[in-house]
Amino acid sequence: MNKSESTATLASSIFTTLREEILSGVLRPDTKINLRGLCERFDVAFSPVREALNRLSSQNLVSQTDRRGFKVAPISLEELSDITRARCLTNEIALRASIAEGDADWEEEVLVSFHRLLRTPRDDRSPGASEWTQAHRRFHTALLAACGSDRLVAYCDQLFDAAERYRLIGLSAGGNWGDADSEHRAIMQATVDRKADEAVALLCAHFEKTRAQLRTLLQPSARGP
Amino acid sequence: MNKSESTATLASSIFTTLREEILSGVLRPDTKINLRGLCERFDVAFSPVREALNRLSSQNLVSQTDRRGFKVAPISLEELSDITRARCLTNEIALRASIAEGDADWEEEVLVSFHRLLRTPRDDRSPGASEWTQAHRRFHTALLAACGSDRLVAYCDQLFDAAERYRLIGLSAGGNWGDADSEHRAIMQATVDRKADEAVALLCAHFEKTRAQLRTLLQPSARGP
DNA sequence: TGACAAGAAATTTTCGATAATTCTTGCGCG
DNA sequence: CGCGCAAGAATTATCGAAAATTTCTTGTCA
Repeated sequence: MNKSESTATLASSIFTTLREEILSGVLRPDTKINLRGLCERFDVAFSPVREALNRLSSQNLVSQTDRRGFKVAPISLEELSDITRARCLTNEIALRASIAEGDADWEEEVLVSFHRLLRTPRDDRSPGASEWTQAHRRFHTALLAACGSDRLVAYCDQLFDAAERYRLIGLSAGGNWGDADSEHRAIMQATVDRKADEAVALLCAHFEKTRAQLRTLLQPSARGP
Repeated sequence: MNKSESTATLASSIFTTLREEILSGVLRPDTKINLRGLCERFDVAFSPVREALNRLSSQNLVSQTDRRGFKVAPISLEELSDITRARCLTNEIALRASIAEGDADWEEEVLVSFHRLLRTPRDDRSPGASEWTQAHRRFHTALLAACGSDRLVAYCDQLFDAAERYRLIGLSAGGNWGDADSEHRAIMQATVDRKADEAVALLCAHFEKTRAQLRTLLQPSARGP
């Protein structure tokens, strides 16, 4: 909420706002986006809105078709399965590489980010940008940080976002998310113990959980009015 | 060259043009991009150019800083190493998954795309969009197509582009690229024979080659005037 | 009834100009 | 001689309207 206001450009702050609203489901999936509507809402001209939407489409949060405008990216069980699969595959290999090559600094950051995550209260009122989500992201990033490719870590981060969107949608539909803490602890422990197979199995199970939770909710192919 | 002109939007066709120029090195890395210059060159206003640049920045081909404009993404040995590493890791896991789960259709496409690649002449005059690059991309995509996540395949495709940029730059600097054909054949053969370890090793070696070629060229940290 | 075309309305894309910000240059001062 | 600073130049971000295109509506004809 800091740089959205001060030196940032209008397009940037609109981007941030819209991003949170899409992630948290305030903007319903598969909904057409009305340029004029957004312009009036933010009280700006087309340019900055357009720019923000362009950036969002690069993160697959909105889809764009030439001369036919933008729409909020749809959700589906198929896509969630695809995302989950991609997460399992990429996180597996990145985690293995990290465990194999990570040094003391890496291990320390894993520990630190885990404890931060424990201490962060789970405030899901402003979902998209909650403290907890931030801490959650940091933990998952820390696990992979020593894999040897910043690009790969960045990609896993993108997948985290994609999954987070589903998680938040499930949450607002009344899903319960048990105690992620103990799962995170187990993952953390196996990782610093350098038990690669175990850590990978736990991590993938952690990802699968989101998918399982949303399975029933998304079954009828998710049609909103 | 087809849809760049007809139904596409101005922004889209400028995007395509600029993309090719960046990939092929016509637009020098780490160069500041002058909005007005581009506007005059394409004879359009700011909006479409800005939009094109926004889309390019989502592919990491240009970098953007608020109120400070755009510049062509720099190149460096470090980044190439990062990309190569990411490619090896992601392609390894995706190829293993494909080999484990691919069906007859997948196998067929691997074969077909390989033969197309053989038959395509290596015309590097219009580098960014050459037939050969297209065929090359298709082959590498086919290898991974059965991994179970379209998203992951799409990401590998992005990495392909990132690496292609370096390849083309190396090419224009007088690099020679031996016979990739025989490498591709070996990869193809090992893949359809379902020899995962061998296929992965060959594929990673294939990626490493680009990096090795450019090592010397990029050593002095690539400063252009 | 249903397909289809013409025109109207709404929307997206692009334009040209303005406001806001950053970069540059040159001057004075320590 | 170098450093900070202010005025001017250059550049980016945003605006509001015009042009181009798609979508919706309605009326006609088989």
